Amino acid sequence: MLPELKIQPLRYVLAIVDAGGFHAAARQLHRTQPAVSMAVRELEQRLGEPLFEKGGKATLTPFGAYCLPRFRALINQHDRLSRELVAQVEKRAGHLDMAAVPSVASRLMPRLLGDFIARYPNLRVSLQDGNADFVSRMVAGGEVDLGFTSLWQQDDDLAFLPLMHDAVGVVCRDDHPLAQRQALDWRELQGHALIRNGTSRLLEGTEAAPLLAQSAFDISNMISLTAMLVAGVGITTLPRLAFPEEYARLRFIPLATPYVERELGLLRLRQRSLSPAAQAMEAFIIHELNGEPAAE
Amino acid sequence: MLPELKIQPLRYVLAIVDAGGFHAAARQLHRTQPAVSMAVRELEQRLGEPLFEKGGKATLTPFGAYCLPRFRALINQHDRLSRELVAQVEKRAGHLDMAAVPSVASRLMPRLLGDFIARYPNLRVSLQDGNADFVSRMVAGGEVDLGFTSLWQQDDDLAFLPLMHDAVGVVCRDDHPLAQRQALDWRELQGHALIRNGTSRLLEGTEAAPLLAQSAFDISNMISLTAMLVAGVGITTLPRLAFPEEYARLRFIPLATPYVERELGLLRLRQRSLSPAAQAMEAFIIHELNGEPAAE
DNA sequence: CGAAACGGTAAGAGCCTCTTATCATTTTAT
DNA sequence: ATAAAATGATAAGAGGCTCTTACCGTTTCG
Repeated sequence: MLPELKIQPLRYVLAIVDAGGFHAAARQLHRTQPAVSMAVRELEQRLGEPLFEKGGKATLTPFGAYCLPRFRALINQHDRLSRELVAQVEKRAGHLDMAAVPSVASRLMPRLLGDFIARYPNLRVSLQDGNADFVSRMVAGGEVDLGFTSLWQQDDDLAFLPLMHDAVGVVCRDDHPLAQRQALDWRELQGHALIRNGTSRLLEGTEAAPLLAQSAFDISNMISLTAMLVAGVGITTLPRLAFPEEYARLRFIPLATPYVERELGLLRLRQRSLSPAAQAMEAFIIHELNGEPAAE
Repeated sequence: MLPELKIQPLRYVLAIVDAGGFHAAARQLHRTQPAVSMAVRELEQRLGEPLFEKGGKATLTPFGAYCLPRFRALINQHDRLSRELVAQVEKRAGHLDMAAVPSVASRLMPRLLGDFIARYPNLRVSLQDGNADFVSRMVAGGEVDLGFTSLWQQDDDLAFLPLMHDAVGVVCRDDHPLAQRQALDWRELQGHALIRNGTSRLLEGTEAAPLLAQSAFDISNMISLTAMLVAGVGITTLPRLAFPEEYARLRFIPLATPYVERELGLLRLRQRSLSPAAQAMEAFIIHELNGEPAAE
């Protein structure tokens, strides 16, 4: 019914007009003159109306003149689109959404993001933080491209790529009896006021589990937690990375027995592939955290 | 450098998405499924990024989802353009500019234009009138597509297509001594006050030429001329078509000796071809004025 | 568990587009 | 004025692109 216009012959027409002839156009198009002539003739037949006058000269017919700006508009939109898509693929444009647990967001992401945008200056990154459950829900719901979190629970739709280990330790104020120790056994914590937090569940299923039962508080907010630690209300357990180093009076003592660690890594939807920008981020993070990706 | 996107594969992508699968899309496109698969794969390779997820299902990748509306936009512009150009060619859209001498404009064009727009309801026509010199200058300058005029002077750039003959006669008031005659010899006009007008030059080169010398007035404006004729100031010569029939007191008597006529016809640029709308008008006028075109 | 539907792959036919070679006509230069 | 150069058109053939037919492996659904 309606004719299918190919981009290339339209380009030929433009070239003929602005080069002022079929030969000149062919030269600038890296084609031979018959190729140009034939393509134009084919286009004219398809439209049912000549674009160029017959008499030897490369002059537009009125119909050709009418077509010219419209051809140019279509070609421009084509080229704009083509350029835009290539930019996306080559990571020179685009955006990605991430989510990370607070410790990662505050301790790892600043440097990573800084280096990332230095490498890909035109990519836009949006980062949200929340607990591991929040992160995995954001990933599972497709609201973010990537999550940087600890493994929360198995989910067949999610792929978790472990990148680093983060050992749990005890956090207390510098005047606490345990503050000067280099390592601790969980039994030494018995009798001390223990404040639970969101990461305390890491102790579940370990020999230190009984500690959880004895704790009087459960504080999920990090600001509140540190305030209570600084106030000397009690001690808590935290993974190393979650330990707020900027508080001078707080100490981190590794828990030697049992040795408990969380695994931090990248979380993504197993089914859906990543946008080019998200691919760049994934590869960048894997590379930066010195690593071949662990077996998935 | 930048990849050349062909319209067809983009259409395939759209069809796959809204038909919900490769097979269904192939059916609706009147293609086989491998054709669709291969075209999509080719497009993906050209872009350097998959559009559909690999796992059996016809699901868009994030990149594919990004592309989809843009593909649709490009296709829409293509189809809009294609439709528009076809409409032009098929005379369902477009416009044309004409010029005609006043007699043609007022006596022939009203009916012609009426019938023309009945036949081509969506074409826009603009008509200007002026003397033969004006008309030929408009045509020669490309300011109008067609002129309807009498042959003014030969011009190699202009093509004149004769369509009708218009015999010259004498115009006088109904109480003039010659008013009841059926035909006249030029010699009978001698001694009568003759008013020249723009068409009087038709007598030049004929045996009636001496009449021109004896005329006291030269009135080019038709309104003024008729006013003077009605006032009985004198008589004039006019081609039949230029005779203002709406003036009850004026009479037209054919000039039998010499028989003088002007040739009315279509004037156009010989080099430039006509726009589709102008082609329609030319063909329409030729057809309406009952004729095979006389030899050009 | 078999049948149907899904998408992918391989081989070949046919068409489309390009190149080479040639021509007729017009323009330019001597 | 005539030779030389440049213009666009045309014909034949090579090569590439895009289809179709035929087939495979996997998943989905009675």
